[in-house]
Amino acid sequence: MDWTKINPDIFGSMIQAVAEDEERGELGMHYTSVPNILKVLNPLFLNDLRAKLEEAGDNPRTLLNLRKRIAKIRVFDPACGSGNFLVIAYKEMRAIEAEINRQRGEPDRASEIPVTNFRGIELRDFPAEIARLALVIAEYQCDVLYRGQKLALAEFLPLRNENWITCHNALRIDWLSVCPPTGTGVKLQADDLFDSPLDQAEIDFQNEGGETYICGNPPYLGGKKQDDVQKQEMRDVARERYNYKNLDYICGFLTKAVESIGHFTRVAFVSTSSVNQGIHVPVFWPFVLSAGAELDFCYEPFKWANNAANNAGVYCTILGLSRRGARTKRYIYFEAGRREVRRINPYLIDGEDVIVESRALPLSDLSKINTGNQTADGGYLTLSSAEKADIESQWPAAKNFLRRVSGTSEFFDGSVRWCLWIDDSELAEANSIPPIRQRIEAVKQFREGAGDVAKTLVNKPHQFRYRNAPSRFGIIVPQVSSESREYIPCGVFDASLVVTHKAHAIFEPTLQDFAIFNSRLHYVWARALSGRLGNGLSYSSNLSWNTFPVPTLTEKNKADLRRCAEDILLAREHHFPATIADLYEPENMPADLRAAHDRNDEVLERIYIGRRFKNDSERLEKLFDLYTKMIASAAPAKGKKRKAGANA
DNA sequence: TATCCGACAAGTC
DNA sequence: GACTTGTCGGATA
Repeated sequence: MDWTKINPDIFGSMIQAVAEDEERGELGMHYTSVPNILKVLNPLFLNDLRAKLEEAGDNPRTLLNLRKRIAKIRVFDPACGSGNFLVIAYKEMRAIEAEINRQRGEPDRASEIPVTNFRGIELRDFPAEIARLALVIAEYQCDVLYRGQKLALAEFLPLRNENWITCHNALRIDWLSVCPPTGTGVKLQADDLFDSPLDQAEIDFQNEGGETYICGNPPYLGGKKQDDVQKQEMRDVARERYNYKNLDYICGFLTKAVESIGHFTRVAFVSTSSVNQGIHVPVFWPFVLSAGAELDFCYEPFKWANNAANNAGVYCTILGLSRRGARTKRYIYFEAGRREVRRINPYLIDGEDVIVESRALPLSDLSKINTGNQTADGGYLTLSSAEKADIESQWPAAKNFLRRVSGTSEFFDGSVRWCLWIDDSELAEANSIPPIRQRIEAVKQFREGAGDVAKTLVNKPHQFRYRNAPSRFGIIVPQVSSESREYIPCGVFDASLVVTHKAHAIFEPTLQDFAIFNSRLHYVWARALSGRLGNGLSYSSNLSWNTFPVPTLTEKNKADLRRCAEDILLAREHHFPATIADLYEPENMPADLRAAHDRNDEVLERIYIGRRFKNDSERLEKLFDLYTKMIASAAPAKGKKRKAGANA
């Protein structure tokens, strides 16, 4: 195709077509909306340029220097798709340059910003070509806008030999070969951070002395969803510096950016919020910190949205990274603005770089917590109340094999479900009841046709994958809970209830476990450390409970906490038959229940610092502080080599 | 043996 | 359509 014969104005619709094509949602095919692109580019460098423009006033010398600076800025998107980030960056920079030229009385002046300074890597060849053309068109459009149609058309030249958009796998290529260092990049802290020795001949003198900004929205894919090829890429990028096996695919991109952080002025990606939650933090972030990078801005998680019909169901953040100490100001952005913070730790919290390791057993003097019982049953071992009644009406003996089950939703809304619970010794008797026998047979068939794990359970089709139960009573802990609640409530259950694996259970609990779990302190800790489900928190035994730091409790402390626990239980009881969901609705929490929680918080917080905490930030700060102290004297977390706060 | 996750999925209000 | 809670079992340690 001869691109020189094409009217530049049709490219807009072509680019749109590619964007729509990207909505099929395949790996790396998610079109980023302009507002989200600006969430990256504005804090990354555009705000700074605009501030400098403002400061320059009408001083021609200062304006000239700013124009020269802008002409040397290189923007690099390693997952550029059809070039949306690059085009927006180019257009915004042209707007600033045009204002400079206007102030200097040179409105017709040709732009000094080379489109070749907007570099990208894209896996698929068609979008890569579109990205290149989109930049050429953007150049034309800006010329029309700032210099007029006549000059723009006279100089329009879409046919270019330079290949500044690279069609390649970004995880398989040395980024510095696509976007060579400018010569002023700060030396890396360790030579082995490089993929390959630098070829001085590759240094691009057009950009000599300029800044390089990395940006984009790399693809996300959970560690368990990657195929063999992607796993291999992750392994090769990680190079044994961290365990890549459970990490999101975007960590590959973050690694490539971070290991060359000394050559990049600043990096900012749209990322899945998972990267700063749950297991990702202790596994991945020690590497980031040890590579000499730090977070210098971020966004609080927001729900992904663009104009597409089928929006991806993911919560995102923006991560801004630079060489440690390179910047003096750090900001956490949110929908309505931003706040300046001292520093941003890997949990995206204003605080020290404390990294909390997963633990198999509680760090503090707390009871052991278990994941609820997993079914792997194809649904045949669980029954509704109607199904239960139906069976029992014909076979009364069936009730010996039916137990009530609870996951999170049953706990919160009081709904009732049942399951078959059959000991091996009772199997013959259970099988004598036809509907039960049919269900057991159905489980067997399901497991035979399912994956490897389920296949190992084929010979026990009358049972769940796991069967844990308390001897007398236990505490049930919801696995997911909305962040809008002020607490994560947990409940007490007796031994006849089966807890499903959508909840956790403390099987031999104490009442102080109950008091501590239901505290604001524990909520704040769990919210900071747990993984997320959407924007609610996803409670994890090893990350949320086993890591929770509690000071040594005196006998009096324990007695006080037990009384608080009883008060909470009594207050809940008092509102029977209100459900837990009703009682913990933040707007409608009953006064006596709130008072019981307040007393509980008061007693517990006095144990920590002798008074109530002022706010959640203070709570979290104290908890991280105590955690650090306790971990220093405790046995290392099982199977973990890295220490907390592994930055040098 | 036990945990943790999902550019999610399926409800409910 | 915003929000809450459950998926479902494999990979991993």
